[in-house]
Amino acid sequence: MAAQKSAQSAPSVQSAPDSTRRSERSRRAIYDAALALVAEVGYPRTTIEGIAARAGVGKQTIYRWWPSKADVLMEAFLDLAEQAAQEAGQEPYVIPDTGDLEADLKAVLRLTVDQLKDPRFAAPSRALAAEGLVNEQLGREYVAKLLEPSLQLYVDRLRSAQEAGQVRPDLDPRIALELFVSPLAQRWLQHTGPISYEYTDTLVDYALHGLAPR
Amino acid sequence: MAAQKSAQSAPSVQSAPDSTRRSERSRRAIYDAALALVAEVGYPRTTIEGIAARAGVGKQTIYRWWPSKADVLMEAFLDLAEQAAQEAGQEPYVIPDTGDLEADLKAVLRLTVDQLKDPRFAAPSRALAAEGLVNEQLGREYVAKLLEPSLQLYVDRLRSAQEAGQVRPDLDPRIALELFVSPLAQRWLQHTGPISYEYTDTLVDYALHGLAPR
Amino acid sequence: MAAQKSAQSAPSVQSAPDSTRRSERSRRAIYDAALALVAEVGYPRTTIEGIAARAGVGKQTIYRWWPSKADVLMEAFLDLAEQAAQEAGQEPYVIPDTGDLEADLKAVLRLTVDQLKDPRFAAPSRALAAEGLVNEQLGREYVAKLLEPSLQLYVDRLRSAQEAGQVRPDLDPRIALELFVSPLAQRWLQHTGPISYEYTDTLVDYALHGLAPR
Amino acid sequence: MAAQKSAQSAPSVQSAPDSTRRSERSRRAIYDAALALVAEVGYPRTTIEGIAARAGVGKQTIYRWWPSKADVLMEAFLDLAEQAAQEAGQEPYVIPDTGDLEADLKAVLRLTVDQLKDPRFAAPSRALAAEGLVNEQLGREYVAKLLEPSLQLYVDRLRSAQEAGQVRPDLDPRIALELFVSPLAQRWLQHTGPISYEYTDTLVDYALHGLAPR
DNA sequence: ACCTAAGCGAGACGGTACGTCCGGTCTTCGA
DNA sequence: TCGAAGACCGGACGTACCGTCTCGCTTAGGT
Repeated sequence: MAAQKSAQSAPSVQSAPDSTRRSERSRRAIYDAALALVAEVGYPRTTIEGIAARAGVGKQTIYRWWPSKADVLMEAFLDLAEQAAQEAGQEPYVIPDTGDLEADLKAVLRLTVDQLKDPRFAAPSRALAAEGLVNEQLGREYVAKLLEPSLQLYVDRLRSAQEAGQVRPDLDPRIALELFVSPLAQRWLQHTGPISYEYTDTLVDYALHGLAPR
Repeated sequence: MAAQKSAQSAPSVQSAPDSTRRSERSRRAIYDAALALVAEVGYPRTTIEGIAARAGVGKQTIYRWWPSKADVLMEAFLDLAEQAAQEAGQEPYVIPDTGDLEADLKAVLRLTVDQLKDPRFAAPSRALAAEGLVNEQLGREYVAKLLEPSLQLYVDRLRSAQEAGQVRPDLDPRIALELFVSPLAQRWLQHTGPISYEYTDTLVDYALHGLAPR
Repeated sequence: MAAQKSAQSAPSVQSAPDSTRRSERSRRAIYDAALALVAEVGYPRTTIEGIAARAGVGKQTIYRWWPSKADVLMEAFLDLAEQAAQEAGQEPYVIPDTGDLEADLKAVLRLTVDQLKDPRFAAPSRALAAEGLVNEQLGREYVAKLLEPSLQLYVDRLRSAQEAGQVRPDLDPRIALELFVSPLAQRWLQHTGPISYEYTDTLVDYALHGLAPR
Repeated sequence: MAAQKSAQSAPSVQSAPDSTRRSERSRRAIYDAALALVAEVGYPRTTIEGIAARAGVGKQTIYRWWPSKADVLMEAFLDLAEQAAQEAGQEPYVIPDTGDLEADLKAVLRLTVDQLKDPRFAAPSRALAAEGLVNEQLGREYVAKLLEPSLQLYVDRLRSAQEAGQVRPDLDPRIALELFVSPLAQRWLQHTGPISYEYTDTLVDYALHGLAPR
């Protein structure tokens, strides 16, 4: 008779925040501040306090929704990627399938080169990768949310080529794609060498036709 | 034979400490403490204060000789590698040249797999790589001191194979080696896939003979 | 007789809440929670959030009706005192007037001693006194609502004694009462000494007959 | 043989700071800042961060040496009192003994009135008293270090008067002094009435000769 | 008997201060 | 004169509350 709570479906482990009441305004401001700071002062000198101050937000608002600086940046970056995709209108991030595997791979890798050189993406992406090396949990998230979806596109394209008889029938596409993707990734991440269209073209050439003489 | 620092006549800039009076005891203790801590609690939670305390050393003794946590770990790791090499006696970590390029590459990559799985090396090495992504200066040092020497061995072996007509005459060895080295590196660093002898064997196979059908 | 607020025609400043629709239930719960918390964890660790949570009440419900933690406690305490008075039925807390001033004062001070030792009253009362020292506005309210009414009773009794020729004709009763009331108050508030019937009896003795030999 | 710590005389519960290496400079700056802030913004709005900032000191330097804000202020105030005593050259804080008890008490109480009205002393002293009401441990310290020494002077003076036959032979001086000291204290602390020479003179008069007619 | 406007529980929000940890510098003392 | 010890200033950490602000949801009165 008195106020009776029908707590039926309310497991609510421990004061989980109510995401329906979350401030969209604050979230956007935090994303923007996080990305801006990482770009300006680098990841290690980006602090939660700094993000909060720049976003005009209380620190608790960050701690309420994210467990760590790395997770903030991860979501911010995912959001950025999503936005960029939407801005680009149609979906540009698919590997073309003109029937000519070599040309298609070279084309998409040239696009990737452009993207890796875009400073908007470079700083946060490298920061996340770095943190992911050392923070296993974040690393797996990075791989699952950012890396694997892209790699899957290569798998698909290679399978299509396989059906068309353009690559070995026994090929493992998940390994095969690493022959041209991993070198580019390593050069970019570890500064082990310059990145250019010529370089990626060469990678595709070597990978498809092999290092041995024909 | 190895880089030998003639520290005698290197006063360096500003109030250089007199390295002739440096305590060998302290240096060893600091190396050991740094490696142990990185292995135990991970790189981010390894602190200079912690290293100093564990090594039974004043903080200043660390700051006097190294500019940063990363540099301590870098030297500690280089020292570890050197020690390991000496312990192993000969086996000077070169790539065998039996005349069969494919067999030689598979063999050396299998050794690399073993090394990457050695927990003594894994933690500090990954930590240094991570820090190197974000700290450009350290990154270059990491590449120059740890990565490039190894890669150069592949360059040499590939050139030898080139002279023997086992690889394309126009091949750029510095790029070619990345086809099998970078995939392994990426899987290890970013946990993007499992590492095994079978995997590296496959990499060498694909790289040498190409993805396209013969 | 007591201060009766004719709240009807008092729109007061800025968005005054409509006190006719106030929840009696919440008020009681807040009083209880406030007194309980002060008794359990002490005044400084009693928080508005804590009171609200314990009372099962929104924070805003507290802020709507009280300007500060101290005011909540003040009202809660006044309510407690009022309730206690009503429970006690009559015994309207006046000083007896048997004609024997010394006996009457000793009797009423013994009652006061009992009251000061009642733990229900001690914690909140001391807390309010403390806050009053530092918060001038609250201090005046504390004095006006809690202290002065009691002191006035002594003034009245002393005047009656004056008319009966039992105290000096030129006596200022407002000062005179302090000779036995203030020492007791100070011992209680500042723990400067033990409190007992013997002590208050002595105070009355000294105050009435003086320290000097007769 | 190896580094063997002769921990003989090193009980050292838990990383107790080494007070011989304490910075006198910092201590002074902290005292000054604490007193200034209490005077300017009041005790509740005086924060440890504020003190540290104003003193140009790291927060840790405060936490290293004092357990709480109240303790900082306590020491600062004791230091101030000590300094004031030294500045005054000879020791002024003794109750004169001219043989005329009444005159001596009136004189020293007038001095006390002056002191209570000195704003340098008033703010911190009242703040400490308030905190002491609620924080039992601090309260005892306040009483022991600030109050009791002064009260002891009255005890001594009263005993001297007792030997001279100017007060009752059976008098308990510790209680007797409260007849004129406590009223003054209460008026000052709780704003229960004005403070003046006339008032303290009256108190002494009443206390010595009693409220009853002679 | 409905309608509407308030009080209500809840709790997210921008803030401030907390007390702790560590970075990098500086000072003291013993070997 | 180096090294251990550790105090120092500074600044970020993650937490606790402040007082304000929205959200539905009761819950009166007024019509």
